[in-house]
Amino acid sequence: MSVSIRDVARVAGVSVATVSRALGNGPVSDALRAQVEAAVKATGYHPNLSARRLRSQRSGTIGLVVADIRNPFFTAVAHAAEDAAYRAGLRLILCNTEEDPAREAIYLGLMQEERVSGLLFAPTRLTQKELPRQRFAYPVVLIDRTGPNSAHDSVTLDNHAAMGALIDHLVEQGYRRIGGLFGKTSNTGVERRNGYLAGMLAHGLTPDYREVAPSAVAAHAEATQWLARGDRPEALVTSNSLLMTGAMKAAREAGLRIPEQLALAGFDNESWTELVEPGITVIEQPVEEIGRTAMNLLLERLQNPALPVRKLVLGGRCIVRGSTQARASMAGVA
Amino acid sequence: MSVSIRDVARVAGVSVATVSRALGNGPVSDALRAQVEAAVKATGYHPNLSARRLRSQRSGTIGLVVADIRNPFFTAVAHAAEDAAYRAGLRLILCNTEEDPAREAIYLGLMQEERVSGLLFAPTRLTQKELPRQRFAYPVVLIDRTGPNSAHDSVTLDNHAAMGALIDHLVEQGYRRIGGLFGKTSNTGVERRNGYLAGMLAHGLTPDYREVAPSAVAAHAEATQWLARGDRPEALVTSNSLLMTGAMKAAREAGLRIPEQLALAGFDNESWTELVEPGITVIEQPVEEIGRTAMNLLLERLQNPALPVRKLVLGGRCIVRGSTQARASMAGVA
DNA sequence: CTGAAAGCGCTTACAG
DNA sequence: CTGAAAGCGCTTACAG
Repeated sequence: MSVSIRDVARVAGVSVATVSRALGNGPVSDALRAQVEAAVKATGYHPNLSARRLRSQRSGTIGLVVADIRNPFFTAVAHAAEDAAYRAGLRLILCNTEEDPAREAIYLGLMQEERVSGLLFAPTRLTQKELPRQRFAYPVVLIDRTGPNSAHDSVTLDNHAAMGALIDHLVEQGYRRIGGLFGKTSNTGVERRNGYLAGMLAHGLTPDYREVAPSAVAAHAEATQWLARGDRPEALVTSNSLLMTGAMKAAREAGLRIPEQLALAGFDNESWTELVEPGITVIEQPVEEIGRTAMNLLLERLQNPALPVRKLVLGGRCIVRGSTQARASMAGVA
Repeated sequence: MSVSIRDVARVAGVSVATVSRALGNGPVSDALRAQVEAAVKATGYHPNLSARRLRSQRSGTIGLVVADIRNPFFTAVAHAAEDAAYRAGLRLILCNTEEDPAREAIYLGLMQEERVSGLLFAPTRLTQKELPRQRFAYPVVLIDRTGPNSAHDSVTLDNHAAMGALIDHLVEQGYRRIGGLFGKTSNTGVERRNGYLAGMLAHGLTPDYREVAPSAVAAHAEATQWLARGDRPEALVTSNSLLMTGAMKAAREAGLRIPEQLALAGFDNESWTELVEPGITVIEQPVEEIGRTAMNLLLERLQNPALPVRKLVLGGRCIVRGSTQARASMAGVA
């Protein structure tokens, strides 16, 4: 069927062991190495990775299990992580859990079956709570989502502070009735909600929030209903860009002028948040750095398993745009 | 180290062969099957996929090699393909070529080393031209990008017709000076450009187009320069959503009112194209169907290698929004 | 530096 | 239905 290392050895007139060494930078004389390389070219040989992995007991593979690759945050993180893996000579296996704990369990098992060297994981809230009771055959670095009692390395945003900054900004702009729309399947959503609650409390304001599935569709449905009420908020913060898409669509359909009738602020500096009018005020996450750093933490852990648990918390950057500046511009005019 | 099938056999008091059969739906008595299942649970056994693949000579894996996972089109296609693979009990390996032929060659080799059962591939123009001269150890289904002399199954959009529809629409709205911004690394960009040229010719109009790398950054740079010229177009079509993002940003920065001073139309019905004001007129691609259908073509090909080459061409749907309706609304008012 | 041989963890004819 | 044995394609001590 497929050409194997034996075929190469025969063509090169050397032993299988020598071919293996020549391919793996082992100690081989220049003469034999040249013969092997010629034979590889002549036969079109490609090593069988399954055999190599089985024999060497090294998969050279990292798993990346995220909630939803269609969320641009995860797309960007995955891209950065793959780049880092590629540079380190490792392969990356990407899996989508769709925020479903059952699928998470399946994929975690699959990672074990693939004998991955390590795992980057953005768990749902349910699974994350179970993490301390789970045993993993490989080191795990949590991305975007962790918890206080987690014993795993992690790279997350300072969600509490970031949401606090958004609330402070809105209050400074004169908004008081600030509503929140949060994803309910991740601890990130919870942390951002807590930051919202703390911020509202600090300013002596009454919280008013909803928790939904982290999708544009769910946010759209919830916001449509909410914005139709007499007591609708004058400003709305969301915990990710998918929710913002849904909320903004609902606002448009309700005929609400932004920011005069409804201010909007959220997370992730997607291109479109700058293109809509007014632009959306967002917390920009260092997405590339999150992916790259997570991979680095994992590689270091693989090098040295005795390392203490490291939880890296990165700061977001608040980008103020027109969607939160109704009052300020009015104040400026007055 | 890790628990193997031998450990399970020992615990269950049966042979290794029986464990293997019990796990693989082979003929095993109910009694022994129960013993095996108990032993699997007791030991926490997970089969080693490398060993299984090596021995069975079946990888149970499909490769998906795309240009850029950050392009929402590919994100959506990948999502649909993974879903279809998952349903068929297959794994999906996802790779990003970054539109780089060198990386494509590397990943094609990697697919061979992984002994994938088949490949879904969106090649660059360069690589696509070489396809007829290449030998593959696995069946290949081209996604989004193919060519007239391709001997591979494919699922693509009717790019020529879709772009034609866009031009017809613009002309109907009264636009004459219609510029085009096309990605130059893919045959899809070429086909859309050809559709543009044919459309302009059919209406007796003079084409004016630029070809750029398929990224928002490249489009932004090109459009910024273009739109500053005295002979800038009154309407601009782009060949994908990344280019649209860059073009629209440039238009905004140039202070051009859309659609009065510049009409815009392009591809891919991303959420944000509806949220900007005015909304962007786009060709919606059946992204889910493209991914799902490509996987189905591949599965059928695996079942029956003798099947004739099948090139599936899907139609796009033109969604008209405000970005192309300056003249019409004026006409309507007049 | 080089080769013969063992063995990674499975599956699958082959007997019974 | 069940087990003993061969072997998938590699890598890696072990000798020399």
